Amino acid sequence: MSEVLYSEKKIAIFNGIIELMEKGINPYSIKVSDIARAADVGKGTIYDYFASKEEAISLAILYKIDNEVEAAYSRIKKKKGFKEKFYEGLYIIAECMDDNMSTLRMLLSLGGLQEFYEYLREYKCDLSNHLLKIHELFDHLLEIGIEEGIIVDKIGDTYYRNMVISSVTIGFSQYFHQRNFNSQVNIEDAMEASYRLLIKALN
Amino acid sequence: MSEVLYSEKKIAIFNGIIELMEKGINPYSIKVSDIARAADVGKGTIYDYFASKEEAISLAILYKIDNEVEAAYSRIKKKKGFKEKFYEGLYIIAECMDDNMSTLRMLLSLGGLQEFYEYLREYKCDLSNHLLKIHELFDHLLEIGIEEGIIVDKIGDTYYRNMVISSVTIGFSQYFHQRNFNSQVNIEDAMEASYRLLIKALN
Amino acid sequence: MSEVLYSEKKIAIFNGIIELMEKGINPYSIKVSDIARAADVGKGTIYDYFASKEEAISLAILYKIDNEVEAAYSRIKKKKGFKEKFYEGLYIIAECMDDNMSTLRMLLSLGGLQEFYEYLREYKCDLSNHLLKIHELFDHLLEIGIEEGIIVDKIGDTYYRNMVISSVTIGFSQYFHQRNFNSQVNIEDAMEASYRLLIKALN
Amino acid sequence: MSEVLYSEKKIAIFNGIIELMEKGINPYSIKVSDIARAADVGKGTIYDYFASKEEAISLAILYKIDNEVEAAYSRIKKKKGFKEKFYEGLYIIAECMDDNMSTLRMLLSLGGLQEFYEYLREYKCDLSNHLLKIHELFDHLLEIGIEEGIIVDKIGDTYYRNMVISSVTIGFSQYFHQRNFNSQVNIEDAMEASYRLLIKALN
DNA sequence: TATGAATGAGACTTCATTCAT
DNA sequence: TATGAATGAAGTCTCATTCAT
Repeated sequence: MSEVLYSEKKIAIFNGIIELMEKGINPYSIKVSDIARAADVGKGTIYDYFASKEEAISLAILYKIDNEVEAAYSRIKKKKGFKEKFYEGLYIIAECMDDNMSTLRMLLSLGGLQEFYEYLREYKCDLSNHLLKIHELFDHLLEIGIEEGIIVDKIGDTYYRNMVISSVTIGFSQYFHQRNFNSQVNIEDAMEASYRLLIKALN
Repeated sequence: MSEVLYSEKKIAIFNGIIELMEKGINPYSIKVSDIARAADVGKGTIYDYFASKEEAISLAILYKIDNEVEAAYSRIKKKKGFKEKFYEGLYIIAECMDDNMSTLRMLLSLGGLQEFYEYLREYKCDLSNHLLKIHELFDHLLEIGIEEGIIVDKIGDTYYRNMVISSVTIGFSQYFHQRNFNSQVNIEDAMEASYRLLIKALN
Repeated sequence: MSEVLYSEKKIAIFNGIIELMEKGINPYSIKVSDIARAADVGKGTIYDYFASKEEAISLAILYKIDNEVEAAYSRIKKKKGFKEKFYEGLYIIAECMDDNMSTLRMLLSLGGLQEFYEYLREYKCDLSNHLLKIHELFDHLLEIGIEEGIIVDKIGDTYYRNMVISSVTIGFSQYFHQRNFNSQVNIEDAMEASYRLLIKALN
Repeated sequence: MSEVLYSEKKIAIFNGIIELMEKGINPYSIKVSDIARAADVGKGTIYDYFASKEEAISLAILYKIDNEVEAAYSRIKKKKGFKEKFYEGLYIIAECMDDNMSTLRMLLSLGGLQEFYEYLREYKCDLSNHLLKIHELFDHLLEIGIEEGIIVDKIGDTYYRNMVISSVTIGFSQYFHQRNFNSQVNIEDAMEASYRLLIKALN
């Protein structure tokens, strides 16, 4: 989808930026010269494709989110069964947490990307598309759960059901950030606990 | 607690920084001259009390979190009854969300302050104290719930119970960030939904 | 004359540069990419024909002056009669003033092209050829005036006579630059005044 | 006049810029680091006093013109007698021509400072004040000439009289720019010739 | 102790020039 | 021959930090 929207050079620059962020460099601390080195292009080239450093970084973040949401979507759709789909979601989150880039995490948890990188405020509509996609996934998951008789139909209202899924999901992602404090719990137990919460909540 | 640790001047500078952040200025975008103006001191004075801008901002963030956690702690302790305490917690979150500063939110949701402001990495120990305090609150809440017979004793393990409270809490805070998308739900309904989830999860 | 010296492509580039200058763009502010666009050639092509941007602009300026001096020369030669020739000169100046390019003006008034565009310093000899041509015109005008008995033969020395013509000419060109301040005078009156000065000076 | 308008630091920066221009550096070729070195201040200091390099240079040019016009005014006023005043004017021009900075020259000759340095366009009003001052000088000179009976009262209209003085003046300044071509004429002869033209024109 | 004028390192960005096509 | 994508040197400007007062 985005692959057709962006030229090869733009994508090379995006990948350079993403690489830097995955190395743990904060978007505010990224220098144009870092990007040029990471993307293996001249500094000037970046300005042939983007109006400013901020635009390049903002679009790189959106590009990454786009890809990740897209990938998450198809991975989850591919899985069969409510539990399998939910676990796949948690695995995706676990993988995202392990790279240093916090985009998907922040998107999932807070809708707070704009605060993370203020220049993203200009791209609000792009972000809402991602949220829509995520809510589509939520609906899909609920449908399967009902079909399989694992969760009760029409429990609570739409807000309740969406809130449950996003709460459980973020709650799980927290585990990763407090691994040092929760050292006695392993990832499988954490997943099981989250699944248990989900089932209780939707019955 | 912190009041005795910090001189009056340091606190004036902290307040200047906090004021800027509550105005919506990203910590990375704060200039020393902004701080000096907001705190009504000379630029040089800041360097009489802090080694660098980053130190000043990092300590200001910790100072604010410290105060907020402390205040949250005593507000919740003061309330009587499980439901009242939980609702007080949600009210506190609602208030925090409405100021522009995302520190408490990020602390609660992601343990991800370091990524929010990379210079905080040097102060990890300070952050764990805050997490301890929060877990103390969680324990306190659970205890009261059990006493009142609202929730079942020894449901799941410690990890499960803590995960439940933090998931529900963050799930609620999400509401605020997606208010535009959830426009049909008002805050009271959102609180009620979160309470319902909590009860289900702990029974 | 210059038409045979320069290839078609070079002339296209010259015309592009001249067009830019007539639009009011200062030679120091002209970019190679502007020239390429205006001349409708690739940027690289400019370097196939000129060693540097400065050379291209300098030669374009000289090319324009060359053409203008040449054109002025033949227009004035073509006219019959002292007064007619002088008025034709003033008309030419008026036309030059109305385009945004100040080359002829500066050539006439100050010999100060080098200061206008410092890179022209390397082309001093080219400029003196133009000055020679202009002095030829002055001599021609004086000759006709004497023949017609309008001005006195051998009044003052060569310096005086040339100085008179160039003073009167530049004095007229000033009118154009201070049109806002001299709004009560129209161009015909200004011409008449200049002619009156010329006659007095040479009798 | 300007001395009270500008802080010492601003004047130091102006003098640095003027020094550079008198060395023959074109305003378009002046670098901020050149100014800093010439004014013996840090690069940043320039931006404490001016919004941009262009502002600094533009105001420096106006400052210089202001001072020069003021100085010329008082030097000419101080002289007694029509011829002495006129010669003083020519001496001033001669001195101006000998420094490399062409501001006064361009002001006198073309009103064309804006074209010399395009950024001056924003300061047009300042320039008209200088032109007013110059016309005051012209009026003063004419008055004295009439009083002394050297020139005829009410010869021509205002335009004619002003045009005469400015034509003669610029005509003289040309001498300096074509000294190489007029090598046989010395400055005294050039002055005498210009005076002769002036007298003829105004009788 | 407190200040803010001054600094200059280092950031972003532009654009003349090159060179593979 | 002609091009324009790519480059990186060099420019402008910002801002954390210092230090004389």
